[in-house]
Amino acid sequence: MAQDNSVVKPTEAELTLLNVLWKMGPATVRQVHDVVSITQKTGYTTVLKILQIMHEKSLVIRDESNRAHVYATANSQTQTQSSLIKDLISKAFGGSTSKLVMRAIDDSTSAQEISDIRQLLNSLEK
Amino acid sequence: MAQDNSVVKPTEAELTLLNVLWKMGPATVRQVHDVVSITQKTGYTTVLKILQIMHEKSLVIRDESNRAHVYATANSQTQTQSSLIKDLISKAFGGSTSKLVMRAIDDSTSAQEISDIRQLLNSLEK
DNA sequence: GACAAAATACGATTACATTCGTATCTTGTC
DNA sequence: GACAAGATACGAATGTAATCGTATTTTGTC
Repeated sequence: MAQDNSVVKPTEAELTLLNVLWKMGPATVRQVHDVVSITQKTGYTTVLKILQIMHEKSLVIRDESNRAHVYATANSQTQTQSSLIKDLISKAFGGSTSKLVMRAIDDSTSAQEISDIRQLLNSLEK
Repeated sequence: MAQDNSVVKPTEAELTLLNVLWKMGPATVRQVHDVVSITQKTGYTTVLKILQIMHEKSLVIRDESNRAHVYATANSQTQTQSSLIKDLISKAFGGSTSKLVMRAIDDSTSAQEISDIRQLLNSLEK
């Protein structure tokens, strides 16, 4: 049966907000905006609108029991990351995971990162 | 000095055409369209227009010496793949290459792919 | 219960991606 | 040199993403 492939691919702005929600956990529009504002000049109503759209798309769920609605991610960060990477592998790497890994690692990749990747490979069953 | 970071990120439709050009080498609009038509119902003038836009963006170069212009990719597939993956690593993986590799490999990854990745790691200097 | 603060809802605008119809141009052939 | 085939150029329509101003709603406080 495999995993549910119906995970919608978030847009760039949506991904920015999802990252905040994954990090903070459930949060109000104001809380999300406060965090986003640190690095971007995005207006409050823009964040609100995007969260509303994400709600329509079921990218987030929201708790409306309080005046300030509380938003939470609908899918895990892991699911979403998998979905995004599978998309990229199919569209830019001809479906080859090894080619993607090959490109992902370069001179700027730290020794620590490479060590982590080696450990990951060692831990695989196959 | 590192590599030129000004490589423009192609859109989805653009990437489709780039894939054709990387595979075929320099080609006319008709040749590109013939290939694209096999898998998609895209019109000839649509392919033409996208190639023209890509030319404006310097994603492709073109030879206008013949009536049918000949288009070729401006950047290598390797450069573009690197650019796309760096973008994804920064936007969806908090800048961690190892996390991306972790997500890229899953149950559906073939033994051959994993073997290829192991070899790649072994060949690294660090 | 009126007011102010702070929230959501709504709608319009802007930007960009994608598509394709139609106009125009180029060139080989007769 | 006229014509037809086949090419490019152009512009409009459509769809989606992103942004934000303004209207409306909610609620605590006096």
